[in-house]
Amino acid sequence: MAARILKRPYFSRPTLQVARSLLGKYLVRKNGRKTLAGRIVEVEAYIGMEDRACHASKGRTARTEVMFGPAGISYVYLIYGMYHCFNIVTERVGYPSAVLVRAVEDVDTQALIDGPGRVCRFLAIDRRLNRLDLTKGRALWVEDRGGRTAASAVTTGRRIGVDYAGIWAKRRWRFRLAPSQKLKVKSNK
DNA sequence: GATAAGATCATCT
DNA sequence: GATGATCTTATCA
Repeated sequence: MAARILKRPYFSRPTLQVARSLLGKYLVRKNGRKTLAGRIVEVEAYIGMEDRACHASKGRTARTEVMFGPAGISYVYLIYGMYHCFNIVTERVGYPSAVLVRAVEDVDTQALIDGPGRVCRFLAIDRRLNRLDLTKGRALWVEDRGGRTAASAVTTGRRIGVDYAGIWAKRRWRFRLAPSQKLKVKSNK
């Protein structure tokens, strides 16, 4: 089945729909001669100015501006002085929202890359890739390789590291693919 | 197994 | 000057 690069209409849908359907899609990074790919297995949604866990709830600033723009653009920022987090902007212009990629599975080694900081390290993502248009298929994009993801394979939960956000921290806006398939993390010693 | 602390800096007050 | 959408290592039980 031919790989298809996801375009703007895909990312322009409601954030929770985009987040859920991104599971099982492939994040592809072309860095010079090297091409790396990871199957997305965990994401979180950050939705609107009301959501106190969402950076945009602090207002429209130079940093959060990209989340107010069109869908399908990357939002990359540095956290805790040493790690990058990679997000994909969703929904319509003027409505700040994004999906954070928390974990992927390395296509080559089948290793689980667990955690947003690790995902960015694995795919060589840093702030130079902020505000990149992911629908152009240049350095970074998302592919649909035709695999089906059963709804029953998806589990939800609270978002991580946002306990300060009050009731918003309780929303089950974290989605992951249950390791039902042959996703054995540490099989041999 | 669980919990705690340190690393380190762009961004905002 | 304070604070994270984190990760690693150390320490304790």
